[in-house]
Amino acid sequence: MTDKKIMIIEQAIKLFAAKGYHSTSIQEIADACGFAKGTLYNYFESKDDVMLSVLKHYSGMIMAMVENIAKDQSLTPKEVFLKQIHFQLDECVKHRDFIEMHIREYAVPVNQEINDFLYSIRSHRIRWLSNRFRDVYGERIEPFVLDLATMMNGILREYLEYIILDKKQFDTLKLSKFIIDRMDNIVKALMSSGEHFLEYSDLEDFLENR
Amino acid sequence: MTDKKIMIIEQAIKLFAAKGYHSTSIQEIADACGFAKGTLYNYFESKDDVMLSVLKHYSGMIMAMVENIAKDQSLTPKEVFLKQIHFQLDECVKHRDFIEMHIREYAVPVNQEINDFLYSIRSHRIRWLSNRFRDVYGERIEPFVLDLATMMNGILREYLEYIILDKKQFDTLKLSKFIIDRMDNIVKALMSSGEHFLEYSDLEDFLENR
Amino acid sequence: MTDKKIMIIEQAIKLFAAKGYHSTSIQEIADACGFAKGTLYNYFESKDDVMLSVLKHYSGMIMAMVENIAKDQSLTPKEVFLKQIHFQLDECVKHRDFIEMHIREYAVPVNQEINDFLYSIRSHRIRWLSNRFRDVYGERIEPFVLDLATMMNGILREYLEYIILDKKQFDTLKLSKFIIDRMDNIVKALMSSGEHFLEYSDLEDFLENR
Amino acid sequence: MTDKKIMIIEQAIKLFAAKGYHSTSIQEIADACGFAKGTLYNYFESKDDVMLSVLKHYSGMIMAMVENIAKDQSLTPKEVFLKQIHFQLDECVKHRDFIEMHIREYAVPVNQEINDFLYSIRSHRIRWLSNRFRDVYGERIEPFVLDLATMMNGILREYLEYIILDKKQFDTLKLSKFIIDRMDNIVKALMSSGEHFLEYSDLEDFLENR
DNA sequence: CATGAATGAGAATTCATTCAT
DNA sequence: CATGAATGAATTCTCATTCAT
Repeated sequence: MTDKKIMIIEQAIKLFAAKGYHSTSIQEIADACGFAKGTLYNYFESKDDVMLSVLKHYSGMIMAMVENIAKDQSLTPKEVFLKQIHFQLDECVKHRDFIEMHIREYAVPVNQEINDFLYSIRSHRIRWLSNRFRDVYGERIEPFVLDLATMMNGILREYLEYIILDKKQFDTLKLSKFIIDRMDNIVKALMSSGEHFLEYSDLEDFLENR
Repeated sequence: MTDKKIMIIEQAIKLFAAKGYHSTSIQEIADACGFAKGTLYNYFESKDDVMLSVLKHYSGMIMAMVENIAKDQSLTPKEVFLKQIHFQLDECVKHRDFIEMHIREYAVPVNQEINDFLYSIRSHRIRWLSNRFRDVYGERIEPFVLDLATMMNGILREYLEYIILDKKQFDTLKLSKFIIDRMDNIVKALMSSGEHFLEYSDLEDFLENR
Repeated sequence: MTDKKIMIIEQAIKLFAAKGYHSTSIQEIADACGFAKGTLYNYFESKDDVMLSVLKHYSGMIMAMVENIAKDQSLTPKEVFLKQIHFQLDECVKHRDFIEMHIREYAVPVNQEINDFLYSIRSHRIRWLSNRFRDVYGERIEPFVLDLATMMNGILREYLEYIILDKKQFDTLKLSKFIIDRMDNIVKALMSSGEHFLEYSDLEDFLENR
Repeated sequence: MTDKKIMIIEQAIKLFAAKGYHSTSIQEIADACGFAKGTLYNYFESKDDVMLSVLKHYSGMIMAMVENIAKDQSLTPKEVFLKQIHFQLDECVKHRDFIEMHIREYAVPVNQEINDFLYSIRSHRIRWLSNRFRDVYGERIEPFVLDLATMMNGILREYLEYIILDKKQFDTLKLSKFIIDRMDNIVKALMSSGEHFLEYSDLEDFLENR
């Protein structure tokens, strides 16, 4: 990927985050990059393509970073989990623009390809969280894994909105711990009651996806 | 409010839900209603005004219905809470379009008035959930109320997305119970540890907002 | 002419004067009159028709008033002339709206009928001024009459613009005297030199007109 | 200023002159230029901007030309004045469209910036004529200068209307001489009587205006 | 590769006019 | 006569995309 392509993606994200996709014009992106509108079309096929590339670039970047931590040695699975969540929150703060854009444009239908990609991110995230729970709690957690991943995802998003939309400055390590502890409360209770809500069959198509 | 106004709001919501605000034209709304473009302007000042009216209409409707349940007699606070959450989920399913639109356009900047209104809905919701926790658990819950409301809101949203975006058909009563029980797990744990994350000062400006 | 018709004309003139013909909507005229838009169409065929009626109403009114003074007795022709000009200036101030509209919309093409009418007013005015010069100075003035009427008309319009557009408050009697004296200066000089510029043939078509 | 911009101004002026500002659409201007509507917006921000540019272009052009004559040598002030008036009348005939538009749209409210500019043209013109009288007649003329400029402006406008609106073909040199002689008649009379109508205080705000 | 002028398909909005009640 | 909802043509303006230089 050329420098120019990256530059476009980075400027586009800022503008999409600040004003929303539809209210940002190609001209503005080009201006922000400091070159002509036509140039942009040498690197991207269309405005939609810019959006898609933005999504792929950032989610790819964040996913890759998260994977790397997992490879860390000597830590217990729970310590790894904590570190990953903490790291993710920090990354979200660091790439506030991307997350803000993500919140703003979440599921705003642009075109099918973008929709599919957003869908796959959501799905990937639930699968990733499920795997973390498996790592930490082992096989016994299996029946509860979908509910746990779902709840944790919702909780994380909700706190993130304070950070991103309301510009709150939180201690992300403390927050990560707090959330993981709450999940632990739930895990304990679920294991003793055996209760769960989501069935694999419910999310079959959702999780299989890409 | 005239029949026509309501018709416009109902057609608009469907289209906003399906295609997003910016991708829906006034012409399409008018076509869906079966009358001319100009007619729409006899009832609404602008496209933004349609959007704002949609938001006010539905959120007003849902809020009003929820309040009515509270007035129910002879139920324990926890039963009331359950009934309200159950009812809300059902309403969300019934007004799937509105919620879908809400998810899609959440925080997409349209104009200041609309943004302010969306903000006030979010704020109202956290305050409402906080009050429910107070009703159910009494004064001792106070220090944990903001975290509880925040987490529960996130969890509800996440399950709702399955229902709305992925068209899952869930047993909403069972889901309500499941979620309230999970919150109960957390409440117990928090009370014994005394731990909490959010401080009132963190959300001061957010909650004060009308 | 019914009361309603006159009311419409009077309200229309105010709005045309303040905002111009094109920037005034039928709705605004109806609002100013205090009745519904449709009602207006029971009295006038179209917006253009309102404009035309406004022109006819006021110019008819002013012309009629001026003629009446002429019938006054015992005054020398020059005294009559002075009185008429003075009266006209006062009327213009009194019907400031009409004159302002006239200045604003002067020759703005709306439709052929209106254009023709504006043309006939202009023509009528030059003929009327010519006749006044004939009254005052007798036959010898004939060769200079068109130039005198033209110049005097221009001078009057120019001072009127200060009064109307710039809201100057002038002593209209003093101004009338001043202008008539200036014309007198010119008459004296023209008579002694015999010089003139306009020929009847120049304005033939213009003056014949209605 | 690019060729295209000038082309647009020239076509716009023709249409504004023929049909008036409000009755001329952007589409028509673009058609007259032979290119697409959108192209026009690459050169002008809005329709109002076209109008303002038309005014600035022509009045700037005419003012500049007039100033150049003043710089001529060896002529008496009165000869210079005559030449300037003659030249102006000729220019007006040459740019008949501009003058016609000017007459038509004179004081029709479009937007504040345009109104201010029209006002400043009017003011500039009275000041310019005042200065010519000062040049020709010297200090003694001072008390009469505002009345002279006002009257002469009115007279010029009135004859110009014959030329422009009624398409009369006049000998502009002869007309200029005739008018200047008439002003001379008035000057003589005013100087001997000492009479005048306008005071500086009357037009203070009008003349100060840029 | 870079440019930016040209395009033209929409978009929102206005408003004179009609007409059923 | 009075009403005002309905109409839809017309208008201004935007902007993604193309393409000749």
